[in-house]
Amino acid sequence: MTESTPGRRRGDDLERAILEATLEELAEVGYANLRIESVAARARAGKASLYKRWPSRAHLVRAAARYQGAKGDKHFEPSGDVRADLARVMRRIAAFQAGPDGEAIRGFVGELTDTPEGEELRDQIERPRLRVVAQVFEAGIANGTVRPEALAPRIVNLAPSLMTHYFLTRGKPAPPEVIDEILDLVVMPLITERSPE
Amino acid sequence: MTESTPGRRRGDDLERAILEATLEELAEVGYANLRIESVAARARAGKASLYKRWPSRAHLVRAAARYQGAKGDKHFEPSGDVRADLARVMRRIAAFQAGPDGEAIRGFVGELTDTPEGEELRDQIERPRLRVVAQVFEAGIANGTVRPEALAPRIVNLAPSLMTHYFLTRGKPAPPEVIDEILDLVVMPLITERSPE
DNA sequence: TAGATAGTGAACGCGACGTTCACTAAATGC
DNA sequence: GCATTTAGTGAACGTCGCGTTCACTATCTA
Repeated sequence: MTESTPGRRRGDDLERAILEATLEELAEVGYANLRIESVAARARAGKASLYKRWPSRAHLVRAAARYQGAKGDKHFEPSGDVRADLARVMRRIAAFQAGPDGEAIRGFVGELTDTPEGEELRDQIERPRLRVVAQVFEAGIANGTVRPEALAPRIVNLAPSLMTHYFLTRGKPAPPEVIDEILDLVVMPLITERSPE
Repeated sequence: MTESTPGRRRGDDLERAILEATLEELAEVGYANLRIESVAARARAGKASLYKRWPSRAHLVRAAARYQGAKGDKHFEPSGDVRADLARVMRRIAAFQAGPDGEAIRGFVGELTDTPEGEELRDQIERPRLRVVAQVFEAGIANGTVRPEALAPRIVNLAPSLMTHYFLTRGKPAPPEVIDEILDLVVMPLITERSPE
């Protein structure tokens, strides 16, 4: 739902309307079935206005994802209970994947070769996640429940990577049982201080 | 390179030629840019012959991947050195991803929603990998270097999943350094018998 | 050797792409 | 407040690949 009969919009106003329309369309029909003309129609804009701004569907969708990302930059407060915190983070990732951004990401994989463009996009999505997971780990290190070595990027990345892998290969985000299993069988054993047996 | 002027092929002969052409085309232009007409041209076949056999590009490509898979069903003999064996398996996965099958897989992700079709395809790719990794683990369990709990599917799946994740998100298979890091920081610590410190 | 079967290649309508253009609404300057 | 510039609209256009159809022909079978 955008505004109602605002005459003729221009500039940022119009741009926002188009990006919103893109997100809605993405959520409804998915990346593969996204038609530029549908986005234009939904935004009540001319196709030319879209092409003036973005050269291709991929660019448009990436802009929309970025736009969306800028909105939901919520803070995360680690509780110190590492397992519970990670579960929260992972559920948040699942929710993100269930929305239009998830569709966008899946779409990109198809066209993503080894370009700087792709790297930029990946960083943009990964970096905030890594920061959050690292925070959680740090809280755990502080209270002695997590090994300091867990801060290695590959390990910090592990839970998010597995979430993404599930999402990309199954077409839907990991359900709670899977999240639990990932935590109990993989992540927690790796990061917790080895209890002297 | 297919055969030379075999008059007019039919049946399995023709089918093989088309699948070969699909694989070549896939390797050259990738899934996203695969044109049915190019495949037909390369196979010196009519489009109708393709559509008679496979209803869509996705089906054609899946058939080609299966065809290819049927060729390279090599046996794997675990040496007992778990780390070395896993490294070999992972390098093999990387090589697989670098070829036309990799392109095919990436392509499917875009259209893969939560359907039985998708599940079938995933199984087809995952199952052999899991068998191999499980064999490696079993050899390790037998000689006491691997914990029996490592046979949990989620853990057996771990290395292949991370390979796939890298491939899908970077557009190219994981290089050797990444494989080493995955092994040393993630997989090996998780599966090896905890040494009493 | 005749009939049945299977492949060819050209043509078709379709839908979406990405572009262009005459027209018009909003912003700007005087 | 009127004239000019800037930006968006919407319809039309050529192009491309899709998936289908059809008249023709090569191969197989009996």
